[in-house]
Amino acid sequence: MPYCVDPLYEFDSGTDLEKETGASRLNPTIKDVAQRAGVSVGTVSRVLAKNKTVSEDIRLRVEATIEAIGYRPNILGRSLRLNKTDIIGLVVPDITNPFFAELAKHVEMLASAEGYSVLLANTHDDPKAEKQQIETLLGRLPAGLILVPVSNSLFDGMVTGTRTVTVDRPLSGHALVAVDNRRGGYLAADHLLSLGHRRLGYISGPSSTDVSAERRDGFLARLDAFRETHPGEYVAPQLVEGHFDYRSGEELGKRLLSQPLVSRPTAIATASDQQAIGLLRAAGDMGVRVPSDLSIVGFDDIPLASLVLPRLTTIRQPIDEIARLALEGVLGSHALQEEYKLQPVLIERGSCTKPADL
Amino acid sequence: MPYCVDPLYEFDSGTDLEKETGASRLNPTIKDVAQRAGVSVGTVSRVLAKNKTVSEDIRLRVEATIEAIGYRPNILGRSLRLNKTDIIGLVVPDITNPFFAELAKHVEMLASAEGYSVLLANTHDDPKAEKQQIETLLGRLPAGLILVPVSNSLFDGMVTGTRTVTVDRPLSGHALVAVDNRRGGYLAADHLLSLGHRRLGYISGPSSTDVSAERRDGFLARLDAFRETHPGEYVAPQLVEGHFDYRSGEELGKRLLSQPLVSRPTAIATASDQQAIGLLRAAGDMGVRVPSDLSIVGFDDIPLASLVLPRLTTIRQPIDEIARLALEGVLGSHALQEEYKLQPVLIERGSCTKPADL
DNA sequence: CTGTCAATATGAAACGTTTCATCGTGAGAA
DNA sequence: TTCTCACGATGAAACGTTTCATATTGACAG
Repeated sequence: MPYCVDPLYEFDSGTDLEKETGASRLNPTIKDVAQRAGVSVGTVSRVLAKNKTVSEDIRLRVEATIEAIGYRPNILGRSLRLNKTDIIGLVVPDITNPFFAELAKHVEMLASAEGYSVLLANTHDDPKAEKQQIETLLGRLPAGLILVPVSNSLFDGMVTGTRTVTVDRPLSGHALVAVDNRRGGYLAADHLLSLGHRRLGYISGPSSTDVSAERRDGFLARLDAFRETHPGEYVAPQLVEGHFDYRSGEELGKRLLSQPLVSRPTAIATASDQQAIGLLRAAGDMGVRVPSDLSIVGFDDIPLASLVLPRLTTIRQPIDEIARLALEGVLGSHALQEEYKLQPVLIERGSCTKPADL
Repeated sequence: MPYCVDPLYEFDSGTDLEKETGASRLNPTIKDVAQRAGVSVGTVSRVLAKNKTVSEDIRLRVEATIEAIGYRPNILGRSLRLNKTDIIGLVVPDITNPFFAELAKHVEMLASAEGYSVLLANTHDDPKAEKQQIETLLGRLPAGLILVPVSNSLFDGMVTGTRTVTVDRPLSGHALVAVDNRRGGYLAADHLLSLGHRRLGYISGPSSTDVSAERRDGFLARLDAFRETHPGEYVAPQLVEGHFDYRSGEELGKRLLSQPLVSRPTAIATASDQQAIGLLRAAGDMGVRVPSDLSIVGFDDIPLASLVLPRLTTIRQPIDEIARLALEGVLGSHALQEEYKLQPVLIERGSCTKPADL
């Protein structure tokens, strides 16, 4: 490929006092600036760094020169010298998952506002791929790493100097930013119980993840509490387990709904909005109307949650906050806390109502 | 921050023939390898580069040493020397849009298989932000740039040496990988007409984008053709215009559906699945049943399309192919074609049927 | 034995920064 | 006048590579 020339960088001709730099066809370097401004390279670097120890007139002259020849510092040179980059690694299981897409969007927004760029890596929920991805990412000396781990044990290569914070799922030895999942599950159960539902179903995520376990336990904890206060009224919840995706929600929903009416849950909570949307579809296929025949509460509050029919009542994760804290943790200078727990909140929309027989 | 040490890099102690390198606590460099293997730095570089001009025994010795001390080439040094990185810039309007998320996933998969990493930038459909993003991206000397442009004029800073290919939307002066949008629109109209629909609606994307115009024109072209072959039978289509997102679909859908039954379309095609899903929700809200009262065909075939209720008949974009071609264009050595047009295909699912009165 | 040539390995330069020890300079103190 | 200091600017080293012009072989032909 022929070398492509930046047309911005054209000297106005050699009329200046300073001697002309020879390299007129490549990107101007700090040397060109120095030469043209008649100062040393170090001085230019110092004005770039806004270092105080440079006199006013020289500063102005250098700045003018920079402007004139359109100099832009070469990031690679700087990074090599400083032995770190201004790149933030973001490792997610699946960028296609609306929750992670949202996370990526917020992280990217905040990062680019601070002058950082985001390197995206997908792990496809595969620990092997995750290891590989993290290793090559770390090889790029990122300023920080934001990680949604799939495996919950860290490996050798991960003992590293780059600040890492973990999002959504914990990884021993690293800071975690996540919603209080237990409370989220609790909230869902509470809402359903207070509407009068007694036969409850719960679609959980994979039991291998702590997130799933916590949400489910929170859900069950509320039921236990209810059992204390309402002896005799309680019916055991029906628990099923699957992945966080649409398809799981649909399949498990079918299973839950294909029972005789008398034992079929009147309300189901799920561990993700995607599951809830899958469940919605299962209900539709089976002629079960939502919310009149079945109440549903999701988890996450992805954008789609308010667009499905009916709109989904769900437990919102404050994803912007999560992104902010994660980035702050990774870039901030203060020591990392071990855990940043955020409070989920119940968003009431149209997928829940009182049970039919009340 | 205290300097963090990689525990992998611990010499087994100084029993070797070669003199011990002093720098035992930092990441090993090519110099350490050279010293320990008793060869020159250049030689190590050559074995790394799989250069033929290195003898078998030396090659083995160097490789053993690399293995032994856990040497990993420093990407920054290499990049600085070569004046380019192995990073691919991916600039999308909105990573939250399932179509772009899917694109990102595929690009990332393919890129990382080739040893490249993906730098993600969001433009939020804002030309100003796009310019900014592209500029900083370009400053990182990416191996290539995959761009879904929002503004359709290129700016000064974009005249660049890095290979750029444009996806989905054209940008003058750059290669474009996209589906044949015109044909997509054509296919949608064709399907609806052949089912017997005569009162058709079309929800298009913003008319400022070529993509929207092409899809719409394709749709209209099929209608024109129909008019030729079926004189007298034809009723003018109802066109409305909005954004590609859910909300637009919902709003415009409401508008289209709130007409008296006699003039209300019996079928509506949209320019995106998101619009179609929004439309689905509008129909639900207004008691219009799909597909019995209204047939809908979307565009894109995002994963969600097969999960909504009813499942969405849509025009599929072969997104994996798009990603492959884009990446190939950016990384490949051969000259770029000006345009790679892919064929969309109609995916029949449950959102279309014959009109009620037939 | 000498000259040539191919095959390998070497050393140094270069990529564009930042930083640090050093050097000039002029002002104020002795 | 000379010494000391603070201030500002300089020059060179260093970051970790790759590459290219040399240097060192050994073999083989003349």
